[in-house]
Amino acid sequence: MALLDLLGRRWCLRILWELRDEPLTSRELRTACDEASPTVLQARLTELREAGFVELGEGGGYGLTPFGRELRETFMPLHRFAERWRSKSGARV
Amino acid sequence: MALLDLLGRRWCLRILWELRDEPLTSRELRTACDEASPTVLQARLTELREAGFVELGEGGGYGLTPFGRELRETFMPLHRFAERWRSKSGARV
DNA sequence: TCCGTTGCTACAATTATTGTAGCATCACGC
DNA sequence: GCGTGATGCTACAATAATTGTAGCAACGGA
Repeated sequence: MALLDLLGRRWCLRILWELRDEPLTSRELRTACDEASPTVLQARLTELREAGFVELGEGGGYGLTPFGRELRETFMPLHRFAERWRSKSGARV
Repeated sequence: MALLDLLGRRWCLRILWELRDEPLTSRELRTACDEASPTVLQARLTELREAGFVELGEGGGYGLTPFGRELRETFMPLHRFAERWRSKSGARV
């Protein structure tokens, strides 16, 4: 599962998640990601672009490729699970 | 999505993935995870146990909790996606 | 031209991860 | 009881990743 290796990098899942609805500029993405340092974000974005999940639109701003949208679909159940996890397991933070 | 923060730590997804079928001992898990250092694995296992996804069975060996199995179910589509990703996008490594 | 934005990078400080070695504990065979 | 091999887990230094801050060049209005 090389995919797990890519996704298991810091901010990687989060980036895909934040781009779920609409493209974001690098600055917006940074804001959405708790002000994570641009160094990592840029690194992750490059990796995600090379993987074909994210692209930089002509008008600027990062968005999901069709392939990235497929991946996002895979994650939606995770979202619903996260909700239950938070309430059920008295999750901290 | 605090869940993404937890899952987005190195080896975290991989660990959950490797435990998908049956419980593994810490040594087996290490082997399954490309000989990752026991330091990280132990750290991740502790986090995953605190989160309620993984537990240490009485007879030894780490396994998924019922809650962890739910999470695993969420991941199965990811597996199928990974297959297509590898072939489609000429993914490296 | 000046201002604000874009994507992106440099660099030092801090964390996390790696790799190797080893601990205490328990079960088994002898 | 005594070794043997397994278990979960930890120490520690070396290395790699991440953070935080500052700033770059390029483009688009006003």
